[in-house]
Amino acid sequence: MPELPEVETVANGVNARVRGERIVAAWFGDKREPMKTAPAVMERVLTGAVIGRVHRVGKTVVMDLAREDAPPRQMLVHLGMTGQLLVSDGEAPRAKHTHMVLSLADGRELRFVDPRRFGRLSIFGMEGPDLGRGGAKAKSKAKAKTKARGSSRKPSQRDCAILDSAAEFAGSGAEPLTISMEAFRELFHGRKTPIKAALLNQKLLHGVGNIYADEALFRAGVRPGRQAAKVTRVEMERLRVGLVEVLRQAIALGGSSVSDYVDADGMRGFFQVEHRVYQRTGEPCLVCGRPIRKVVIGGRSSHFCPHCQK
DNA sequence: CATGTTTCCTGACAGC
DNA sequence: TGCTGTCAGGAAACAT
Repeated sequence: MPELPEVETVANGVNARVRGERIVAAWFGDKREPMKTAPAVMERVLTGAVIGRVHRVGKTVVMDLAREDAPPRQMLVHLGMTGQLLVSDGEAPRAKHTHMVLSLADGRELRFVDPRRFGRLSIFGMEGPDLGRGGAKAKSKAKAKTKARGSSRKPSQRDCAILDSAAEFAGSGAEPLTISMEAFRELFHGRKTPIKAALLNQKLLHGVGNIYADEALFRAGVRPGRQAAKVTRVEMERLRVGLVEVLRQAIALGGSSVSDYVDADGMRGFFQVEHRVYQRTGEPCLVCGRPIRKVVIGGRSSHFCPHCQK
């Protein structure tokens, strides 16, 4: 399942292969595509655009798009659970569950494949002359919904044809690879929720999912069920260091392939063989030899060593 | 606001 | 063999 290291690997792979290429056609699969932005808008924005930098923000792949006749925009790809973003030969057969195919000028294709359809595709950027009233229409719809609820909340991303605010896209979460120790501790200050649930909360921290939360907690010697507020300062330091370490090692090994994760070339990662607790229930702890246990926290299976983690 | 629960979706796998 | 049930989980939506 794609978390920060996997998304980083995919984004880097796509960047290296298709940056500078022009999109000559955009195809979308059945009408239940996993999209936030209307398919017609996606198609109009993508067709004719030149792909710029492709990078990662949190668990989202961000692709810069440039066009002569429109303001710069970005396509956002969230891989969800089983999403794959593949650079393929145009002649290669299409995998089942292919939801988007972008044909490139050189004959290759950028494909989005997602069996479970938890992934999301959307366009981020200002409205331009090329889009007419498409965005405005969706916005008034969102406004009506807001009115009906009698609140002044911002329309959700699902309501919008085009996301038009940087805050809406980036969210409030911090990047775990660059956050300071002080800011890291402050994220969890006073929170009664289990530390594992807090680590998974994207509004606090970007890009940490079930695998790396469990692995970081093991390296820090902290049980996943501990109340976040009760994790000591020293443990917090070990947690941040352990998290950065595990994320960096995973990026170096191309991510973890525990189900069907593959990179832009369809290659599996190798970090799964380095997992110390994740999906090792009943197997001996690599440090003390006692069996790894599994509990459910925040609706997610959480793996830990009852002896090494307090 | 903080936190907990449900929902979406398909493939893999266990058990009969 | 082929069916049924269970599980996996990111994050939006909903409930408390």
